[in-house]
Amino acid sequence: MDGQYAHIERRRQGPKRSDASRDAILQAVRDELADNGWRSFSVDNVARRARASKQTIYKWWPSIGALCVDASLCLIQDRPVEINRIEDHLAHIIWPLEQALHSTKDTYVLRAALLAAADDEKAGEELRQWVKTEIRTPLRMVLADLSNRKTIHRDWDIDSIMDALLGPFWNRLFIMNSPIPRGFSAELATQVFKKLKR
Amino acid sequence: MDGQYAHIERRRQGPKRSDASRDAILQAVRDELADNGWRSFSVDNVARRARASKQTIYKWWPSIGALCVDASLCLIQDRPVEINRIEDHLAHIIWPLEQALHSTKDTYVLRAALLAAADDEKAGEELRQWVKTEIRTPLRMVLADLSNRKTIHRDWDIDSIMDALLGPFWNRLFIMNSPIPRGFSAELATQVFKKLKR
Amino acid sequence: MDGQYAHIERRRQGPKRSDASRDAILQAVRDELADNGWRSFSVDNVARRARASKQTIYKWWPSIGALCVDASLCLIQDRPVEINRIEDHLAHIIWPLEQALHSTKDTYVLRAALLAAADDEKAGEELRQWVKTEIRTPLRMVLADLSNRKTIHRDWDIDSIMDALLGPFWNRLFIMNSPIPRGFSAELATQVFKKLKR
Amino acid sequence: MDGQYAHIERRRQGPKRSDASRDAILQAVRDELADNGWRSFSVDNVARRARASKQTIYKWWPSIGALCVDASLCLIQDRPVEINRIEDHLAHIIWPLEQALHSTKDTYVLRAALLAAADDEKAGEELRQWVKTEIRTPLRMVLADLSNRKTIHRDWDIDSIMDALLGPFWNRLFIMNSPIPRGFSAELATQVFKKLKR
DNA sequence: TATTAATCGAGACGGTACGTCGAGTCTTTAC
DNA sequence: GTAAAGACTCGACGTACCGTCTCGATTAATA
Repeated sequence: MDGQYAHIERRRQGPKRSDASRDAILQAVRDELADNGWRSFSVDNVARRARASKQTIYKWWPSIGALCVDASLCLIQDRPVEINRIEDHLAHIIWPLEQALHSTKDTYVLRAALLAAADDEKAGEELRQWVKTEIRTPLRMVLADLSNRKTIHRDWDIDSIMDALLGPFWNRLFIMNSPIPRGFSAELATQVFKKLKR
Repeated sequence: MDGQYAHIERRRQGPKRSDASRDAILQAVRDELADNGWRSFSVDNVARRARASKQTIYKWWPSIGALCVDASLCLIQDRPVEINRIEDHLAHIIWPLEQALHSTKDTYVLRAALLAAADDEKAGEELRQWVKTEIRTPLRMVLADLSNRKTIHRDWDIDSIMDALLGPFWNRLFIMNSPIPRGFSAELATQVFKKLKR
Repeated sequence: MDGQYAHIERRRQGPKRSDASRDAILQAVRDELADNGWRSFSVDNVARRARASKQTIYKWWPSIGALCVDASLCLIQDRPVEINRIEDHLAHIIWPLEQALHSTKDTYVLRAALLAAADDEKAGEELRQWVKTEIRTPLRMVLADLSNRKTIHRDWDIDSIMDALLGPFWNRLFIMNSPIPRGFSAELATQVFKKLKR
Repeated sequence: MDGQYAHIERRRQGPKRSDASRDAILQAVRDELADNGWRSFSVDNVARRARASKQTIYKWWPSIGALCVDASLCLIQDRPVEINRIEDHLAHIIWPLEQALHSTKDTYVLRAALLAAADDEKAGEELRQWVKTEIRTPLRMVLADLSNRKTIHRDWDIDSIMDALLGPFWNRLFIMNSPIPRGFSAELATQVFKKLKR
């Protein structure tokens, strides 16, 4: 059971930060969130599971929520997507989110991490930073390119488009507790594209 | 300061449930959520503020999250809206949500209550029941009417439309922590209507 | 199980104190003390067991400890004892106490009641009143008679003699938690008598 | 000293038990018992007074009664006593108890602690262990010496003698709520000695 | 090579809150 | 008027975590 937490077999302890310890903590966070959710998440349990000291956790992360966000957002990894139509450029940006939410375990982890972020200022900043680099910036580039090529109107509002692309995920994840079907991101992208097409 | 909690000056309670106590608790929940948010929300503080016993709280509400949802959703009250265009029938349904989110205090309260619901099964059920009666059913009636009158296509999916109408609120409320501008719900309704128009 | 609490079959409820209710409460106190001891004794449990209202209990007894003493001391009933020797007159006074402490259940009840009395001023007064009428006064009469008949010295101190006759019971009951053997009171009486004999 | 098996006895990692905390708790227990008695004794109050955490109290003492016994029995300290007569050897053993009960404050504390012990199995064991080492064993040594020197009969029963020496204290402390006069232990010792003298 | 300093595990500590239980007060309803 | 039933406030229970701290062990960089 504990074997998955790699650093346990390690002997090194010294004046350099232990990557093994870091990895074990992040993995333990994900496992705890998947098993128990955000409500009964506790630093003590993470430390016990990772065979790490609470001190080590508090030393390297500014808040518990930030730790959760840090541990979880890596689940939304860049994934290859086939691009056949113009609107697939939009879909490509939110496709990793759909992918992550197809996994039940990852769904639990992400929901918990996003709740943590909504509850904790530092974690919120970390989340918004992620949104900026992973969603907003790529989205802006795609939209700028399309409008430059006169494929879409020029008067788009990036925040409204993000609302339209991301919001439906949150409505299912937080409010309705209903699953994300396959093709969800493609459908969203299509609708947004229709709205923008000249 | 405590004078606002009416039941304090009220005559002693009897063997039937005390409405005064109930109201004081719900008001205290709202005040606590507005003042301290969900993170540092505690039953002890609510009980202290409402001059109520924790036992009374636990007796009448199945979970803390459910108490928060119960206390908060009344903030999204039915409000009059001028109906000039066809799409205003859609806007009318989410207009109360926008209205509530124009108030900073109510925004805190609602965010906290929705977080509580996302974290707690019983509270989630209570929230979804509210969505069903306040959003889904009215929305279905409006859409059915419009499609009967051949104003919109007949092949609408109610869940996707709810995603499009509600999701943007959650993206600003939970994720981006950005304000809801005036006219937000009208804009959403317009976009959805365009998509559905034959 | 509940059948033993007589008042349950009763119908009369009116402007006279219900003896059936009183008896049911006293019996329930004894049963509770026997089953759960003084530590986890509670008025709620007594009321539930006796199918009585807490209000009735608080109405008729000045304190919970007093209720326990009231309920329990009747277990130390006057019992016949053969009187062959002069010292048996002393033994006769404490013999009912020994008798009660030969019963395991009654031992629990009495220990609990005496603890209650040690902890509660009103119950303590009730206990001391009982000691006065059941122990001190009879003892003084016996001793006065014996000293008048010049069987014992005249300079006895009633309190020290009570210490010598009762104290050993308490040492076994409260401190050592050891049993009271048969003949315990007779042995105590013999020793006291030896000390007093001229 | 650094033998090859040294690692077996290697000391535990981490902080050591705080003596300051321990002492503050024990003092707070004595103060609480003196001020409020056993009836309204509470762990919360002890923790508040000692500026200690309840967790710390529950960690180091098996039960609340045991904590009271632990905090209180040290009040019965060994005290010098002049030994002029043979029976003073007996008096010497219970003299510290009399001394403690001359102090009003210590009387409250000890009564409460002994009540706690009578009510709680673990505390009772702790008390009986104290009786064994502080009363029973010394008493046995004195009695054995006296009977070896043919000063007293050989057929003494140690438990009965303890009853005679300790019981009178309990009768005054728990039942009669009457004071312990000076010379009480000497008088008890004299009576017991008379009874044993050959 | 020995010393220093950063790091880690373990976990004790003062606190705050949890969810439950009981005390004692009060009100309603039934007889 | 008395009693059963039970809702209410208050406060304590024993447990769980939080975030801080200290202790002893380990190891890399410095002296």
